[in-house]
Amino acid sequence: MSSELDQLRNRFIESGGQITQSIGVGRVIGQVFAHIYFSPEAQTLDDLTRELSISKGAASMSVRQLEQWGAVRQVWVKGERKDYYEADEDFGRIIRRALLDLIGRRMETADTLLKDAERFAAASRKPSKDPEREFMRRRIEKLRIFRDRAQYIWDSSIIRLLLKK
Amino acid sequence: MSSELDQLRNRFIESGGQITQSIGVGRVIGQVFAHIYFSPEAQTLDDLTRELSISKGAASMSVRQLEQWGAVRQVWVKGERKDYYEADEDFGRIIRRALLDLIGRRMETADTLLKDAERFAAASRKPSKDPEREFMRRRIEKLRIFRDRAQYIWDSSIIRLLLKK
DNA sequence: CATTACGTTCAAATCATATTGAACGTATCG
DNA sequence: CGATACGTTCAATATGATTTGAACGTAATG
Repeated sequence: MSSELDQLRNRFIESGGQITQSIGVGRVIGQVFAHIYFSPEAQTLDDLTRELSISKGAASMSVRQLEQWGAVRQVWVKGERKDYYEADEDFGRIIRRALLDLIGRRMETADTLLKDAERFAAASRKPSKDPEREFMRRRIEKLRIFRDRAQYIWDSSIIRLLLKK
Repeated sequence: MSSELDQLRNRFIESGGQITQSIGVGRVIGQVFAHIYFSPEAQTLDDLTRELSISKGAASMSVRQLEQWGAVRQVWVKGERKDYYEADEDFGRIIRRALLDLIGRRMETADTLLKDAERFAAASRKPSKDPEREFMRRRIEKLRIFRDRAQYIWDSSIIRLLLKK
């Protein structure tokens, strides 16, 4: 067996685990994707538990999450009962979906808060007499400006560039 | 006391904590920044431990991290022994520095691995006879393409747009 | 229809990480 | 010069997230 090749694959698996770990979606997800991505044959949950030494539950859950992001897809293997998975190659689409999922919700929450804050700021109309209120109003304003720019960048570049092709 | 105002501030603090928590740099950092950002007066470590109910250690460490990112700066208050901190308003610069710090290192690591992989792939020159090697070579190639695009986006838009003014 | 082979779920155990706080070094004060 | 007021560090602990695995439902098999 080309042990050199296996070694490389293992480094990718380890690395994938570190990456997903560090962005807060758990190590196993990255390992599972790397394993499937670098496997010429579609993989079963059993393969995953064996090759990565993870539990059945972990395999099932991580594969489902990856499926949600379109990172892996289920494929038919005739005459087989098990589910087989293979990796999507289009990283752009994968990352985009994952980011949308991970960041989207957060942005929404932040927006709600900011809306409330602005309602509050508006109530204490333009140059308020209370200096603390006035200070707060200014800070909220700055926040809004930043938020809008972030939104603009998000909309214009990341998605479009990562998506195309 | 304008309890309505305090309430709003607290929501921002909570929200800030959630955000930094979710990007994996700890809840306290976000709370501390939000607190300082929404305080008209410069704040001491003592203020932080009191207002946020965190330990002296946590206050010290989070402030130092925030300083590193340029999110807060120390200011002189004459006749005072304590260190006073106030927030920078330029979110663009803050985020940029934080991202550079957080993502930069990771990209480096990934690069090392990819370089190794390509060295390996190059060894098994162009269309290899071993189908497994050939498969591996193709996958590494795809990875490289994605990585370069990510680099391009990173260099061209995010930093520039978030940074300016 | 009983048995086996799966995939899924979720409470419990495990593990990683953030947080605490006592101990320490240094600067200021009286 | 003590004594006090700080900020910092880091081992111990608490917290919270991940992972396990037994129990379960369902579909295929003989």
